[in-house]
Amino acid sequence: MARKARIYAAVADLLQRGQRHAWTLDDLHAALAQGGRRTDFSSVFRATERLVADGLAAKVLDDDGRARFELAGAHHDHLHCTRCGDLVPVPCVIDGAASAALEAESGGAIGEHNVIFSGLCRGCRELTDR
Amino acid sequence: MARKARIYAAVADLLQRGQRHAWTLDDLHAALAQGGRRTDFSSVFRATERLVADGLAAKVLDDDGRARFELAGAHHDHLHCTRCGDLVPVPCVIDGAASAALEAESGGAIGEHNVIFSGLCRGCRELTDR
DNA sequence: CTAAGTGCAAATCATTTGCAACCAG
DNA sequence: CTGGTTGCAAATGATTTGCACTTAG
Repeated sequence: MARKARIYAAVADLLQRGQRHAWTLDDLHAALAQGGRRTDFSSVFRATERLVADGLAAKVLDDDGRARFELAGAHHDHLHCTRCGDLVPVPCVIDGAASAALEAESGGAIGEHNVIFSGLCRGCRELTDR
Repeated sequence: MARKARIYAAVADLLQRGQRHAWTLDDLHAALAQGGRRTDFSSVFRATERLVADGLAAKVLDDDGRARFELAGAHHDHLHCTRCGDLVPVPCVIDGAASAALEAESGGAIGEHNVIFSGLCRGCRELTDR
């Protein structure tokens, strides 16, 4: 991993800092601009593309039509907050037994899964609850 | 539900016949063309839009970037076959207890969920298994 | 120098929307 | 007639790609 790729490194750094869990290309682009690094969507796009290929990041397809990128790591699922739009991580609720049961029932072969709950994140829930 | 909307009725009919479980706009458009009904994407789009609004159809966001439409009915999740691309229904594995546990752990409020497994559907698995 | 990395502009893809022509009631 | 439907074309929104220009090594 040569240190040449400025954008690549900058994006990796953003993901690592974890100021936010899942980033859209927009989020990343904006954060880079914030940090004084003027750049282009295509560059950010290619950086995330390589990060994913290198196994450092994961791409999550949210149901609002925009992809999010997060640091690769332990598997977990997500909660899409319908109020603030954030995609927050939640522990995975699908265990091997469930997959096995589904394989048996469906006759298919099941690998990955992508689970997106929709609701309110902790912060927004507290705002609403009151 | 007036009988005026030709496309609307034609699309509803396709969904009802269940020749396929989940249809992309492309699928529907192509099937209509097959059936001799020349039409436009926008019309198919508006038909599905209304079917969903009328509660007759459900829109499912697959992770290949295209939305699928299916007959509204009992809740279930899906398996995206990575070989044939089909989105087949599988029973839901997330029960109330799981949701409740997640709410407790995350501090959020959880409503719906969208689960897409990826793997092979029965047919493709059999082709591969051998 | 030399290829990898960038920025800008243009191309895709999958919808969505504006509008004028159409058609069932 | 008349308003709900359609088809066609153009607009969107989010990527993706083509290319010439930079720049680190």
